[in-house]
Amino acid sequence: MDQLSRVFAALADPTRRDLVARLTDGDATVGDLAAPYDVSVQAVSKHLKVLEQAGLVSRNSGGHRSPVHLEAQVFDLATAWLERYHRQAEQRYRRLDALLAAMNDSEAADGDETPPADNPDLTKESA
Amino acid sequence: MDQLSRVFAALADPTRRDLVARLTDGDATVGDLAAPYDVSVQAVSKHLKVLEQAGLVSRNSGGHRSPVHLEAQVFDLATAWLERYHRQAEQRYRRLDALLAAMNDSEAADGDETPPADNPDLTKESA
DNA sequence: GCAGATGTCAACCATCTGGTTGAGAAGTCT
DNA sequence: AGACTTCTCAACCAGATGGTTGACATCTGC
Repeated sequence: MDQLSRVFAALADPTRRDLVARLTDGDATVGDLAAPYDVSVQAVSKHLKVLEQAGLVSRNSGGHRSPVHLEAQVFDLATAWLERYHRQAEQRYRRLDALLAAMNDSEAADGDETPPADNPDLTKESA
Repeated sequence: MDQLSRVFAALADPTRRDLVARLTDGDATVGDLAAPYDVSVQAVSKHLKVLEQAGLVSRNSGGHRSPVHLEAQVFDLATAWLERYHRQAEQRYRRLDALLAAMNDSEAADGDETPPADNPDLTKESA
């Protein structure tokens, strides 16, 4: 699996999102992290492994009682993807608005004479 | 499952991310969307259902051959979450840097006299 | 050095997921 | 109307996921 998929998958679980949220307050041990939830420590350990494989979290040595650390840069991977396509979608809306405005203008000017050229497929204009 | 989880889960699959990416070019029918992949149309239909339940996509009537439409606003849900904790993590780093700088300063000024107060736990300062 | 605390690994289980095929509902075209 | 196309639903299957318990390794503190 690619990292972007792992990041999104890791954040798709409420418990894991909560772990991440709490880690923005500072590093913490597995025990500290596990305390608030009513699942076993092993389950939390598994969640942390998922976060680790997504690169969202790291442990200094993997050793006993070593604090879990948030790697906040990895957020950028997900944010970048979202931003890119959000922007792309918005640009398309703007182009569509412009096209519609232009059609209205020419319609108002021409009265009813020329049917608007060749009726481009609005759902798929690729300009 | 809450919507945020559904959104992240929906975006955790490469095929579904590709569908979303292609939908930023404009609405499309299920058939058009399914064409490029070498899986069955049914599989793509399932993917679209996942995207729909996450609110990322909509169909005008659910009816036959009706185009699939991207709901780009829903991106904001995910972006907002990422932004929030990214910012929170960064603020913590800044506070930590400031604290370390202050400790360095006072150390340089005092020489070696006063041991820096009561050694606050750097991994969890809650100021 | 030993007892206890902390954390991971392994096996097991139920459920979810992403794919398949087959059937059928609902449009579209002539 | 009748044939064809498009799409979804249902059943099924293999593999992933999130949880459990039990065993074990490895630190910590007296």
